[in-house]
Amino acid sequence: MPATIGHFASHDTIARRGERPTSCCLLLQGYLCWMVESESGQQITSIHVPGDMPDLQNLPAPQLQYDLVALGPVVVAFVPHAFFRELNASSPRLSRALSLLALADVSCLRNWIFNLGTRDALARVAHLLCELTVRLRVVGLAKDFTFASPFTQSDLAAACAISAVHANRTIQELRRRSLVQWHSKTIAVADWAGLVQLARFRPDYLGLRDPSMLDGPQTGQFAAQLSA
Amino acid sequence: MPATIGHFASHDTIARRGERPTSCCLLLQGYLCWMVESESGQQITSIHVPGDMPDLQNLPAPQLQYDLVALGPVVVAFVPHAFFRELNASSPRLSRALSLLALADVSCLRNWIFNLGTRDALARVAHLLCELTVRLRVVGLAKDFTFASPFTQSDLAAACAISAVHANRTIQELRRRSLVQWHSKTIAVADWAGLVQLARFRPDYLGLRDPSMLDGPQTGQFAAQLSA
DNA sequence: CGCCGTCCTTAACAAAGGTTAAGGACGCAA
DNA sequence: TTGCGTCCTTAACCTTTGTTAAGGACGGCG
Repeated sequence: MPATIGHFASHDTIARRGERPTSCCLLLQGYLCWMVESESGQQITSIHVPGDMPDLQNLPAPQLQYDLVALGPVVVAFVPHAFFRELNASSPRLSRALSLLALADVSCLRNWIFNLGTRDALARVAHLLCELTVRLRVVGLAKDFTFASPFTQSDLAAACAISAVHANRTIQELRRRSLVQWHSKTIAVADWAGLVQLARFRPDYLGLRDPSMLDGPQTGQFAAQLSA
Repeated sequence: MPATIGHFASHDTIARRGERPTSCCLLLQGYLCWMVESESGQQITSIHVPGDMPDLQNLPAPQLQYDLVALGPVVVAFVPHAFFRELNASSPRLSRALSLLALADVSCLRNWIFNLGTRDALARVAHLLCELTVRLRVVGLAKDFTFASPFTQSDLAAACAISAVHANRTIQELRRRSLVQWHSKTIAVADWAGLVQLARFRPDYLGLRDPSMLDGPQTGQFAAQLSA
């Protein structure tokens, strides 16, 4: 796969609204988000983890509609559009797989709308953490329910549509309830079952095939004991 | 195009979460929406107008993730999946056109998130009305900035993530400011420029090619006078 | 080593919107 | 015609969240 590697710092813009890029972006390390901005404010509409290709669907687009922004330091591989066009033409199987990826993204977006629309700030943040945890576990980056979090509290606020001050209050409350620890750019989910319950997290929408990522650490140990 | 016609009443569910439909749904008359529901509440994540195919992207999906619901009485045409599969295989041009449609839907979803996340209730409702107006004008269903609105105030609330009571307050305020009239299942935008300004409506995200739908009625009359 | 900028934290206050409740309009069906 | 159900409307009250402001921690850079 032909690719060019790129490094970016936190809050760098990898691709900007109005641009007409000639390659897609495969996220290797760190987090990316789609950011929508105007006078009314700024809003993160999705967060991407290593392994994702956030702008794959934009391949046929005349131009980008929104900004692709780094959350924390990031390493990406740029893959020329031509590569995917040929892939699409040559293999119906892969073409279908890419459609399924796109569909999963849409499902996430609708769920994100649901999250903003129906939950209060505490459950909203909890839900975002649940989603991040599961998606990171799928790619092996949160094996013990602990993962890197270069996000600022303002980033969290922009994702959950709350003010930065209230984001702080909310995190404090999650800490107070012993649900998560969040220190020195690391998040540790201390009580997975509790977090899931608070967020009413139902991971169907992620379209996972292997549901073992949803088990808590206790369950895992229990299973280990069973098989021993 | 092989199709079966179906009629539905308001709040009927055309396709349900978990189902595995074998045809796509072309909306002929009325409005459809994608509804996300759980114990935390219910949330409309997009609204579709005649000419749309809301579940086109779900073609490769193993099963539906959300509910497709009628807002007001509705007429749809069900087109077998096989038809689109052949279309995709036979014509790269049409295949690309369908990708672009899907991309426009994603853009709308991100904008919907932005709407919920950054605007207060009044601007949020105003923005939804702006989007509806433009999309209906594109298909010739709001020529004089007037269009059918079988929506209940609870529907509006579910779309804008506000309570039904506050939806009522908000509509009253739009009326008081002489921006819209909303009587007997008909909405008339009385002050298009004012509504656009209140909502900070920037229609780029809809990906329109013909921007004339964005002109207000006054501009239209002015242009008519010029050419006369 | 010290400065500066970014980020986190806290408090007091203000505003937006949710909840509950109750009455009224309207249309449909018996 | 009457009755019932859905929808709209309004009011009072309360909760959540936003805003502003100020201080403190921390890290990078000169």
